[in-house]
This record gives sequence, C-alpha cells and structure tokens, in this order.
Amino acid sequence: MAFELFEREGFDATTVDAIAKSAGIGRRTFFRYFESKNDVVWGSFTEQLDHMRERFAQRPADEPLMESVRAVVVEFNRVDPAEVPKHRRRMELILRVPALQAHSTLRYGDWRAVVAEYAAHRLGEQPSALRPQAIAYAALGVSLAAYEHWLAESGLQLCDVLDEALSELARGFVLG
Amino acid sequence: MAFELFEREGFDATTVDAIAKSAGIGRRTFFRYFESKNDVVWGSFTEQLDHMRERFAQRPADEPLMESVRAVVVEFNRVDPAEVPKHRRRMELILRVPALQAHSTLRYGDWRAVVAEYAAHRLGEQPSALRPQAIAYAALGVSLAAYEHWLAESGLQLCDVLDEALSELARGFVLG
DNA sequence: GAGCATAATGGCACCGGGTGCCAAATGGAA
DNA sequence: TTCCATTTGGCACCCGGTGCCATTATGCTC
Repeated sequence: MAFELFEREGFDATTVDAIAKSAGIGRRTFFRYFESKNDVVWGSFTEQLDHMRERFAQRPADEPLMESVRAVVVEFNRVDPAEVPKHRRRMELILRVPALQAHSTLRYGDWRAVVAEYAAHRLGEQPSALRPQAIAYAALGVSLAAYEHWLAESGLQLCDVLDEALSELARGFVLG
Repeated sequence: MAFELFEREGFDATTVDAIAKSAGIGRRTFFRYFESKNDVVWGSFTEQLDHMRERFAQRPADEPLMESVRAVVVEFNRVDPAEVPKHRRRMELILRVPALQAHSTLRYGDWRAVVAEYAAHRLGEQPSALRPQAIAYAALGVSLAAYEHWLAESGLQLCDVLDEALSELARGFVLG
C-alpha cells in the first residue's frame, strides 16, 4: 500500500514510480486512477461530502444555524474507533506535509461549498453571498484548528475537540 | 514584469524560463530570488506581517479581543487607492488560480501565527492552544470570504467587506 | 590602477510530477 | 474464434525545482 511507503520513506521521498510498482501497475495507469500523487491521501472525499449534505438536510429548520453546522460537522468527522489510528496517520500527512497541506486547500473548497450551500438555504441568500461563504470558511478554519489540536495532544477525542471549537465559533469567541 | 506575463498568458502557461528571460536574468538566478514560481505573486509578505504584529501591540488591552482582531485585520488590508487595481489583480491570481490557491495556504500559516500569538497573549494561553488557533483560523477564513466577495462584486470597498465579515464572526453569525 | 577575495551569476545535468500519444493487452459478447 | 471496446502502460516530452561548478562582477586593500 502507498500509505506504508509514505510512513516509511516520507511523502515527498516516495516517488510515483515506487507507488505504482508497489501496487503492481504502471506509472501511467496510476495517473488514470489518481489525478495527482496528493490525491492518493484524500481518497473518495467527494462522495463522503454527499453524506454531509444529507446530514444537513435532516436538521430541524428551527435549530439555530450555527448549531446545525456544529452538529453536522462533528458527526461527519466521527470515525469508527478501530479506524482512529489510521485516520490519525492520514490527517498527520494532510496537515503536516507542506505539499499536502497546500493541495488539500482545493479539497476543502468542496467541503466549504456544502456548508455554504446549507447556510445560504437557511439564510435565504445565495451560496456565493458573503455570509454563507464566511460561515463556511470559518467552520472549516476552526475544524482545522481542532484537528491540529487533536493531533498534537494525545488522548483527546476528535469529536469533543471539534465540538468545543465549533461552539466557540458560534459564541463569537466571547470572554476573550 | 512577470505580472504582465501572467496577465497575458495566464499563470500556468507562463514558464519560469519566460519570466527569467523577461527579467533579463538566468533561470537559475530566478530561483535564487524566489523559492518558487508561486512566490513571485506573494512578494514580501513576511515583512508585512511585522506591521500587523505592531498594530496588534498598539491595541488597548481592554478592547474585546475579537474587536482588536477586526480592527487590525481591516487596517492591515487597507491599500493606497491608487494601488487598488494592482492589488485586485494580484488577489485574483492568488484566490482563483488553483496552483496559487494551494500554495498560498502555506503563506496563510504565517498570517495565522501572528493572529494566534496575539489571541494567546490576550487569553493567557499558549499560541498553540485550541482557542487562539481557532480564532486565527476563523479570522483568516472570513477574511478570505471577504476577499472573494470583494473580487466577485465590483464597486465594493475591501475594508468595508472585511469589516462586515469580521463583525459577523465576532457576533457568532447569529440571527441565522 | 593592479591584485585579490568574495559573492553573484547562470549554464548544465539531473530528478520527479504530470500529460499526450499510441501500440499492445485484456476481456466480453456474438 | 472473431471482433470490438476498454484498459493498460511504455515512451517521449514539458515544466518546476536543485546541486554542482565554472565564469563573471564586485568591492576592498595596497
């Protein structure tokens, strides 16, 4: 698996040739399955976002908007306890390897679009309007802060940290 | 100038060879002045951040934290009216060209560090703690949303949009 | 101004990610 | 088996980025 190579050699030091060879396919074929080396790490994120959309659709209409965002984002990031170590290693790559950090921005765009779409729906505005976009960007931001905190501090529950960060956001970071 | 090439040919289609040639220097020399082709667009951002640090240092200690953040970020992004068109074109590149969008994430890290440092100072926490990081990430996020909105809508004042977005943030996006 | 040390320059070869092209392999359906 | 469509992967190529090294300014001392 490619992840073992990343683990052993580091992401940058692992060439596409090596990944392809270890998967028993040609280099050219690799690039038919993955747009880029970076995308190996991200996998089927786009499809996962459909789940997030569904979760949003199920929130009660009278729930405060930022409450819905918090709930959905927290649940969206809940992973099977057995998968936590794997998830952690994956997120370590995404959040700490500069090349992936940079590339991931493009994926986050899709994530934000889902949040912005829902926020726009709730606010009666266009998804491209300032507030939905600001909400999406802010929710993404605090989520990333939560992820980093979770990675840095051992023994934390990801969902707890996300919940706390998104609660702070909904509170406007008062008492500062 | 490199920017004219980006304008005419597009960022991706402009090769480093072409930039170097148009600047009358060797390709190898180019890479001594810029870490990457992406960095041409960013210029001396790191030094500008020192100004932001100074602005933070000058805020009164009894001002609500998010108020200080709003004020500093807005002022930090105020540009000489004569420079607005240039600033606009530069930000169009940064926010719309995928390669730059991705790369810029790394620069934003420095920006966030300045905000987190101040927030940590005000909260009596470590800059790496959850709240300062969340605040920095959120402030960056809504600022990017503001920038995008400013770019998309003509006739807006960047500072006004930033002010609005950061005010919403400080309010926790209530009335949603 | 001559001589010298130091830094700046840029040519060259190389690496690695990514792509277009095309021929060979694969795998059904008839 | 034959035929067609799809998948595969080799090959050459482009481009960004780097290490190495010879050459060329630059600036200082005498």
